[in-house]
Amino acid sequence: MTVLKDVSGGVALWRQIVDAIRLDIVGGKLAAGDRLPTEAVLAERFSANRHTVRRALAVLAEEGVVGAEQGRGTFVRNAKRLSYPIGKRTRFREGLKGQVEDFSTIRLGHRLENASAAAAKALGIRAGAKVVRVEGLTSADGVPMSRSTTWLDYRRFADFGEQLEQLKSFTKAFESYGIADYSRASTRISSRHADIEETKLLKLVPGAIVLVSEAVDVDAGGTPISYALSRFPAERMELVV
Amino acid sequence: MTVLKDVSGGVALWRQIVDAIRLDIVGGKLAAGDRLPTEAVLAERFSANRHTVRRALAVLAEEGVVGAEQGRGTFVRNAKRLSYPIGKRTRFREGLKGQVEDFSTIRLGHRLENASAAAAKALGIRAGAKVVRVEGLTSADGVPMSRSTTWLDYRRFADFGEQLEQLKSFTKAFESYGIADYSRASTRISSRHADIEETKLLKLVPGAIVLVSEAVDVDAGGTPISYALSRFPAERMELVV
DNA sequence: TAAATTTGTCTAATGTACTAGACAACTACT
DNA sequence: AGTAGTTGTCTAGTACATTAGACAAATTTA
Repeated sequence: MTVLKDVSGGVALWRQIVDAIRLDIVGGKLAAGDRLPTEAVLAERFSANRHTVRRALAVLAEEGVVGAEQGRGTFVRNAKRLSYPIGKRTRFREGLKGQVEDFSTIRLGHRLENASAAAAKALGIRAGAKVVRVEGLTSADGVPMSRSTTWLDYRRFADFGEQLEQLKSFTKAFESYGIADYSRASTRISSRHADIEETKLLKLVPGAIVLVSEAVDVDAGGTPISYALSRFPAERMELVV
Repeated sequence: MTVLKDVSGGVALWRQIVDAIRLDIVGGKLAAGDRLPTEAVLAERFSANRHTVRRALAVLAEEGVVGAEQGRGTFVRNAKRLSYPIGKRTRFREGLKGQVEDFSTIRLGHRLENASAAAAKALGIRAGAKVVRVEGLTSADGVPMSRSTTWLDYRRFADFGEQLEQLKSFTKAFESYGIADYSRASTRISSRHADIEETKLLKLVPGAIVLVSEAVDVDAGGTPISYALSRFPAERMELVV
């Protein structure tokens, strides 16, 4: 007679073990170079079979977080999580300066569309009004760190997409519209599982968690200029207020 | 429109559909009273079988988020997500004022322990030094909203646990130590799957996501007084900066 | 009333998740 | 060299996840 485990909540045990071990690593309980507990001990700790633990370790090995060595044990390879500071003057690049060497943003295109209720409210325009929508993907040291979608009022920023592709920077694109400075009016932070597109672009294992930030930036006069929805891999980033 | 369908990432398809639909509801795409798309349409959208969609809807019905009516359709019952503002003067109760009717905090006890590296760093003491650890669970209108653990320097707040049980409020307990005012020095926000204890206390389905906030509060002189680790159910709360 | 639409229930088949036990391959220590 | 400890691989069985099709039951529309 098999003893039934706690009802599955739709998240496989091996995936929960992946999350738990990674949390110990990025949280500092285990440092780079440390040896993890043996598979047998981990199986005991998580009330799981050794094979299930092995599956979790295989995923972490795939990600480069740990590495197994036959006869010796399994060791922590790579540790830390980036910190992204959020405040009045929030700039993605500057915020991560000092934490990463290389930085690159891929523009995934832009198009016109009608404002959703949320976008309209954030930008202070009526729902359905024309807005410019810009898609982007930012990587640090070759690792994808942020998938972002930004909406801007078409009446003021008709060619923003083109400007951005040329100038390669939001700050500079805003300057081309005469906005010398801008600041963060509000940031809403929530969290959910990554969808399939995010999983692919952010190079996540399916089922990974993303931190979602909804940010409204305003110009010097306090007028909303952009509404941005950014998704960060929770395993690679934390937000600091 | 969210598209899912990832193979075998350890998160069951029905659970991803639960998350996606709930996101549409708490995100405002669907308001209370609205009829959801039919099961057939949802199955099409998520590239899933109707049975799989039905399982997801059953979970949401269990949570009270939606309700199905035979022959008519499935309707949104309960909508919103609470917003918890984070700033210089962050107070849990005040932050949620106006959003909830009733408010209750259960103290889950307190004890002495030796400071972890993270706690020590936050409080500006040496690792291993004695700290007071306080556990709590806060509910709004009967729904658990926050599971928190707070650490304080033992040398300054030896009897904090007792004070808190008597005074029922962090603000008042701090006052009893002569701290008339305090403010938020920093908040780190991350996200992960809920562990077993959190799942139970916060009344979550296993596999749910929690937003994790690590906060350091300081007194008027800028000296750290508390380090708090709070876990919020991502499906019920968002953080606003 | 009849037809169309929508949710509710049943049976069945296939692949994934998890458990269980056994043994091989490799490393470190005595 | 021998032994204990650890990871790697194999087989096999049970429960869960997902798909598929069919029909019943309730509601709305024509």
